[in-house]
Amino acid sequence: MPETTKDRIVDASAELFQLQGYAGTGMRQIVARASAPFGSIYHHFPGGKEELGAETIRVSGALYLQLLDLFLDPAPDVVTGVEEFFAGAAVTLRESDYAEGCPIATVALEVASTSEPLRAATAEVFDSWIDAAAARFADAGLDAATARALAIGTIAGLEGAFVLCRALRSTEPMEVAGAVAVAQLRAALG
Amino acid sequence: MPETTKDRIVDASAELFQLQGYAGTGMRQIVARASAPFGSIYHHFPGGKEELGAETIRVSGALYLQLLDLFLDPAPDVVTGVEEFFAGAAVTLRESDYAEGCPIATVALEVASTSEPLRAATAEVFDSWIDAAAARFADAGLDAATARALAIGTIAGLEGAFVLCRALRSTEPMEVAGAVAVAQLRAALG
DNA sequence: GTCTATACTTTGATAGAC
DNA sequence: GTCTATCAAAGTATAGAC
Repeated sequence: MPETTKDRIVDASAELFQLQGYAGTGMRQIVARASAPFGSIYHHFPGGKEELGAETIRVSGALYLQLLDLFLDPAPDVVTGVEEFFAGAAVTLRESDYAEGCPIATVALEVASTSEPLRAATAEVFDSWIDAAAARFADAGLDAATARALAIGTIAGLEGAFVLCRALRSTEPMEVAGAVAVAQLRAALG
Repeated sequence: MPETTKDRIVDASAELFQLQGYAGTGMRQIVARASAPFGSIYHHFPGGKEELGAETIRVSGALYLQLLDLFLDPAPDVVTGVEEFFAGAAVTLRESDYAEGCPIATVALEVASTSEPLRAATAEVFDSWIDAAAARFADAGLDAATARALAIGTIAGLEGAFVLCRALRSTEPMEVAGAVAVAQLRAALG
């Protein structure tokens, strides 16, 4: 299945939103990076920038969710899997010169009080991440409430570490947040 | 000392940046909220939006740093102080209808890869918070390295919780992050 | 249906009247 | 020195040629 023009537009949006945020990215810039004519963006997204933004948030969120399986499936246990997820985030930050962090967080903060449809899209994504992580922790033997709290704490630590790492241009916060998440998980597993 | 026009401009910028981000806030909107004529913004900030942004980041960061003293000075011990800081953040989120989170994080993510002067300003702010929190933890008896790691972990948890709370319109992540920070601190204090 | 050209608004920034 | 009027560029969105 070849990549369609619509796919290229969403991919370009995802990359630019991550680097510059939603408000800081223009429609012209998006089609230029997607090698698409300007009009096609409104052909595929009649709702304009907001519709494209919502679609981009959902696609980026689903892609990032797949990373969870990518790290946790081959891991010998859930603790090791979480440990390697944070280590992988640190590698990505360093290799991208601190450009690639969370694909959702920047837009989430920008739109939380400015666009209800976009805020709802970011909420759906975060909910899906929380549910997926909580399911993994429940599979490891934790009760539902503990699993959910651990999932939220782990994702909060990850998100906050992305903020600090990109601002400080250092992976130290990601290493600390990973250690905290692992310690909390170990303690809960007894 | 009466509030000057320059102060009002910085205050208005801080409020708008928190709600809409840096790119999403216009110079016209800032002077309108500050009840100042348009020209005065370039009189006080010849460097334009970037200079105003840097000043706003520094002032907002210093103000938020004062909150640390406000919560930790009257607390009977550092654990209780941290606990109440997170509880206060949850109250602020709820009372502001999830509009008031971290005054720096939105801009920090936006500018991390787009403006080196602004990124450096956000880094200075986060460094000052880390140093202040680490000093508090060291005063409580921890060695420097442990105190620093706890400070970074606590601030990362706080920042990530702000992201999740504003997106989900729930204070649950802040409550979880507060419990994690308190647990880590208690464990380190022995 | 794809794409170009353009409409209209708003942006950051400046010049110059007072 | 304070403020108004305006600039050139970039913003989103649309109309219509092909």
